[in-house]
Amino acid sequence: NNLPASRQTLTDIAEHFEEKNFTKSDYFLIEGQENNDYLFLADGFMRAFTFDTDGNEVTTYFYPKNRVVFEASSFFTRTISTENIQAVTDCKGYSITFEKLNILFHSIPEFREFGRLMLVKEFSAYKHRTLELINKSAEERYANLVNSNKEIFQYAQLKHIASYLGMTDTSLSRIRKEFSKK
Amino acid sequence: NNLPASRQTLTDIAEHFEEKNFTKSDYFLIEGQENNDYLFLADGFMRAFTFDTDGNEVTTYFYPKNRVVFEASSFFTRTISTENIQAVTDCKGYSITFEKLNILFHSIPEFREFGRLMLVKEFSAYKHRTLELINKSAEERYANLVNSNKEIFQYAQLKHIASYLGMTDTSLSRIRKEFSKK
DNA sequence: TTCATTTCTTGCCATTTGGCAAGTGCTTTT
DNA sequence: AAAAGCACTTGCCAAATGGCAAGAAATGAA
Repeated sequence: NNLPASRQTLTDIAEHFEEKNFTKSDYFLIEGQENNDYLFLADGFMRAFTFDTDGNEVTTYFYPKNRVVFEASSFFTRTISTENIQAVTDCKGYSITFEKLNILFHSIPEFREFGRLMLVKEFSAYKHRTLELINKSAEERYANLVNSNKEIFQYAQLKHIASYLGMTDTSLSRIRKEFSKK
Repeated sequence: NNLPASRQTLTDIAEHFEEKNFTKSDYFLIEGQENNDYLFLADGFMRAFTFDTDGNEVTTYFYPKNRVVFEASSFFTRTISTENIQAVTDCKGYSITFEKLNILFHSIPEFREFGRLMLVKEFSAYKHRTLELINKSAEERYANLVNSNKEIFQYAQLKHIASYLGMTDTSLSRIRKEFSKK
């Protein structure tokens, strides 16, 4: 608990969230729709994906538990989403609507800061991933993900991990074979 | 002028900015330092770059005029930057410090919204670029950049554009040759 | 359990992209 | 103007990754 807020403030915030449950393969967000909910994922695992111009599915993000799940662009600019977010396992979370969240943002500066930090942190992680795509080999990207994010391999399908890593499932399979030898 | 703010508010905001000038190849931000200024680039062209773990320079962003220049992660979380931001041409801009900007954010909700939108928009652009790296060929990425961002080719060096596009300068050169034939 | 479906692996070969080094041309310095 | 430096191009070949299709393994349904 290193939030810069009092227990009372946290309670005030928590009151506005409502419990939401998802069963495996339910959608939290479907492309073409507006992302109206901001979800704290208490338990389970989700992934975001989109389709490229050739119709191929690309996984863009994985959400482990205790993280916030939403598509920043659609949520904050009130536009339709180009991404889908789907439950990979059964999930439990607590969600709040855009309107309510905005009221909280306006009235509780610490929470506003918290929201901004979430966004910046996610952005930063994205930058890091982009950099890896540019100058790390497929094998290095795999190694880094294994070392930094083991839980992904626990829940996600390999083909989804492959597109997240920017390689084909065939290549991922071969790379894993190499690694298992060592 | 589609800002959701009155002329008076805009004047209030503008008062807190101070003019800054950069001559070609000056640095706005150097890695290892904290990004303390938020800069509105009125004229000129800048680029952001970083070094990968093998010591290769990678251009991560281009800033045309009339855009905001800063490294979100370092600026908002008050940590040292891993990126450099350098003037590609002579530049003129208006900057404000983190402290002052925060005061404005706290006191002017519309400006706060504006700041959030800038961040979200940049994030969104980054996502798009990452997606291209994953499933577009080097040639398609080049074509898209030429069509959407001609001004980059007007100011930036080809080797910087190459690393931004996630390819070597050799490949970019070959791709450009192909294109010139058509 | 058995059958059907989906996921993952593997072999073979094609394509894309990179590495290096030499060469060309432009720009800056002296 | 000559020399030096930098940016860019190009030829040759190597390495990385992909495409496809068949098979193996795992999962889910009946």
